[in-house]
Amino acid sequence: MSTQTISRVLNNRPDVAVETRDNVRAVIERLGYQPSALARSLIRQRSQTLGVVTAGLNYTGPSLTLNGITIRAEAMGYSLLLRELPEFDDSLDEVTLKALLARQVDGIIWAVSEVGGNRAWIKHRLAKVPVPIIFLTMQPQPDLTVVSFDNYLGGQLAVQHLLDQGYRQIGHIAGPPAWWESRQRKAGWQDTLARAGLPVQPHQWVEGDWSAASGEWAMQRLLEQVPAVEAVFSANDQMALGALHVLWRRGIHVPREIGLVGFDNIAESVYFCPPLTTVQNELRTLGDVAVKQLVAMIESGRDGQSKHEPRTTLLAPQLIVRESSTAR
Amino acid sequence: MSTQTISRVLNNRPDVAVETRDNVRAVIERLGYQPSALARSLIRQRSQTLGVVTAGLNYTGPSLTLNGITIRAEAMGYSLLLRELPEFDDSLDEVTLKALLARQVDGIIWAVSEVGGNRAWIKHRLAKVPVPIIFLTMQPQPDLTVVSFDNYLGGQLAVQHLLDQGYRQIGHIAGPPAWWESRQRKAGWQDTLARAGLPVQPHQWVEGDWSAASGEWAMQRLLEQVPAVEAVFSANDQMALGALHVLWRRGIHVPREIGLVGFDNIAESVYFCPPLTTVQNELRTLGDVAVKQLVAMIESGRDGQSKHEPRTTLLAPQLIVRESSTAR
DNA sequence: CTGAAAGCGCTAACAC
DNA sequence: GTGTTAGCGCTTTCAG
Repeated sequence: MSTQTISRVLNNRPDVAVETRDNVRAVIERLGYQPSALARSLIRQRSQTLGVVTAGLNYTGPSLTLNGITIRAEAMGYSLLLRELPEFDDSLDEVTLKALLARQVDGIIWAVSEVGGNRAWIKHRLAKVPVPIIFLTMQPQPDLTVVSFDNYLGGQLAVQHLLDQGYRQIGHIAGPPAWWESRQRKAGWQDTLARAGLPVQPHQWVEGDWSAASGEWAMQRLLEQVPAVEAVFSANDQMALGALHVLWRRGIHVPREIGLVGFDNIAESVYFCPPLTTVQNELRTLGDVAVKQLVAMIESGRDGQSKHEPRTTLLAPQLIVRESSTAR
Repeated sequence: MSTQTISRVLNNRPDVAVETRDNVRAVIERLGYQPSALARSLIRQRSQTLGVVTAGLNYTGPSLTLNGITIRAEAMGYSLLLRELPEFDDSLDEVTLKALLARQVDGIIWAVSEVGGNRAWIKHRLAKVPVPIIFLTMQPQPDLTVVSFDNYLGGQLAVQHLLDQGYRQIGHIAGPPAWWESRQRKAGWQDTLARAGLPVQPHQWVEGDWSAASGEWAMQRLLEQVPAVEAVFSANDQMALGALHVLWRRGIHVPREIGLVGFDNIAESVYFCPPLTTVQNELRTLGDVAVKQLVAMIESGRDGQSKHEPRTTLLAPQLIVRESSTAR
């Protein structure tokens, strides 16, 4: 009874006598024997493991995406090696990449939002990465595989909806301009207004930092800068919550006096006072799609030498209409 | 120039000639050589990897805990192998455990809340697990290493605060009774009232499922069952939000007519209308402590044979007082 | 159908 | 200081 036979049984090879097989299985069961995935990875030169790089797990967005990733990865038989960057900058990219590659991951999901210059490393480094990488939430680039939401469309949906409801003076609470997502949402707002023949003045928008506190502050400024403001499109739900709070304190009725639309559709937004109209990005789907595509890249790289052409996937957001913008 | 010398350089052994060392380093740099952590793990019989088992990453609690875990693990030089259970039951425990052990993790953090009988496997299985395990968020047991919050104390803090504010008829919106945390919080509520000489009737509490929707429904029932209710302690902030929503719809003033205290201190709760008094569990600290303790167990197991006695850590929650329960 | 030999990439133990 | 030998636990290849 050589180790060979046992290996064959473990891998369900057909060329083992039924009797031998049952025998081996019985012993394995009795001893509680566990084959070492490590040794297997070493010789097979593949680990059945995906590297996941994320940041800001304390926020709902990244953790929902991760949620989608774990579910799909498990279903496809891949383990996950997780790294969380402490910041959204690029100071740890090289270390992180090395750590993952050293553990022989079969592919990498870079699930960190594009912020500032944190994608700069790609140009110099990517060619030397020996496994497929998929990038989430960034400006599509011809030579990269990217999965992102169409945040520009999201901004359009939000503003068009407000216009349809009869609001005209529509302000914007933006996210930090270093974030690609912020810029897209803001552009959607701006262009939709322009297309409706409503010129956009610089004082019509205020910059926040995604937090509810910043939304509060931004709403106050907006009220000062544009006393005639009729509606506000906030780049996320947290800031919308802060805005709602200001309006509530001041006794300004939403949606009658001011309409409000958020972005993200966080679980709580249904129960805001009043319930918040918002734009939904299906973040779990994002994670799901990312894993599926990455695995496809990995497997195609194995079979043929077909390098799997880089491909951009743009997921469409969805408008969720609630009380904060209707019944005008 | 043998592989040995290179190994020595990589591991910063002192017994290498300076010249050789620089030489090797230069070549490594030039070739972009990456040592294989896999092969290293195989021979060293340790992987510098922790297994993390979680569930419900789409909720804020588990992802905050994970956030604490990743930060600390990175700081201590450990990688993370992540598994998320699709449910809180125990149907996948065995598979999950095997998957982690096959990859030779040095220790495991079981970060799934105790729900129903999902800890039953421990009795039969734990003895056969060859690495240290630390359990989060469960009823402490003498022979296990557990890190939990004192949810009973949390319930007490909440209710005592309401009593101090002059509220007497205090209802409770509970979490699902299968959850250990729910039962603890409810017991804290019940005992504190009893100790104050206020008998607790069965109709004074309603069961929710942690969601804001269930909180809404529970609040409605509570208003019917106890028309004279003066305050409510909700087992989490989401349900408190749902409750707040009902009160807002009905024009019942919080805190004047009804006081409200939640649990968890989710980021949004500061901006509820009105801001919510709540009990805070420092979940990131939970993850932090878990990693520190687990690594201590791992290292102590390596040095001496001292099996590192099982130890229970109970973290204290903190009351955060806001408008929803004051100014009566 | 089963076994023997070789080797994945690394390091511990022992020469020299 | 440096090289040699052996082996971590598995799978691939090739004999039998």
